[in-house]
Amino acid sequence: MVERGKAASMFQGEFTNNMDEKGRVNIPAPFRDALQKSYNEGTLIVARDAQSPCLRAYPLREWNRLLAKLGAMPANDRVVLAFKRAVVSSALEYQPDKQGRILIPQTLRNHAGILKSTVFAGLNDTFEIWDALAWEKQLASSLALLQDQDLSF
Amino acid sequence: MVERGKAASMFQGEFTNNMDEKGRVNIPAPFRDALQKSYNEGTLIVARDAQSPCLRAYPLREWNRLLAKLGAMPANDRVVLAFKRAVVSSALEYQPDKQGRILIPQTLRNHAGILKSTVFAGLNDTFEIWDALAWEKQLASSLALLQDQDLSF
DNA sequence: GCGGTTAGTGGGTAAAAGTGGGTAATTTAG
DNA sequence: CTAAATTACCCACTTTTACCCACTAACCGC
Repeated sequence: MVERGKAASMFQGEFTNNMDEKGRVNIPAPFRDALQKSYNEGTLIVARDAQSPCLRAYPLREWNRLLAKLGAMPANDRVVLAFKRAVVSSALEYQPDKQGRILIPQTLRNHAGILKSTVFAGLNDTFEIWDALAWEKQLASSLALLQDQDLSF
Repeated sequence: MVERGKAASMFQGEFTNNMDEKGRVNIPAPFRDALQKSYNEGTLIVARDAQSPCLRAYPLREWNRLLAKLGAMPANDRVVLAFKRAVVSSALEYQPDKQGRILIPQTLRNHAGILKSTVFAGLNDTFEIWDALAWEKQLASSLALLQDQDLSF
């Protein structure tokens, strides 16, 4: 079993790719496969994450579920409005090119502080896109948080 | 390599294998057998352990149970998110083949501090993967902890 | 111990993933 | 409406990984 490990049915695994000078990054092949296999789509929504300095990528189906939930909430609630402004307004729809890359605009890059080395982290039904350095830091603090936890799973 | 036992029904025993320069390590044969016999699968998920500097390997069935539990919890809970970022994002799926090896990427190697000599420790329904030196230390402290304990089993 | 058999290790080579860059098409600005 | 800028698309190159083979070491029955 000399394989690197394909990401399973959904988004799993951590991959680092470089953004080139044009602002393009390669979506890791396992994630592209997962999109096809589990969702039968090629479409990807990328938007600001609401609570962390990273981007979040959704298969169309997951994105629509999120929108549906939002729609069911009072439209002028302060939090809902803030979420729409921060997240929904930033959402872009991608169809990765033949090389599997997407072009991330400057505004989104800024939010995640992405310079060049970019981490893709699978969280099962979505995946996150981080600047490599920022990812390392948050990973360390995630592990620290878990350390004191009485995990029931 | 340490002693080779008979294939136990589940994951049991401690085995030491060497990682080669390409980053490949052999999964001990008894564990591969156990996967087949007890789970009727060939699929193995390897991920960071949440609380110790080691990796944890799950049969697909066990991994899915974990994901199911996770899915039932509030997705934005801090601990749940941290767990997803630390563990789920690191999960890789491996399909056994003739040689029985897996390629462990650098990020996972780092988390477990694996250099070359690698210990596989069976914990019944999962098994752990340690750097040999780290394993010895944790073993000593596990035994020390048990020393003062009033064991009810 | 002795040979047969299975587990573990090392390495070469197709193939696939990732990267860089040029040109055509599209959009934006003047 | 035209020119500049941006984006999409395509091709070629580099690096990494998967797969295969062969070799060595350990185990098992005799």
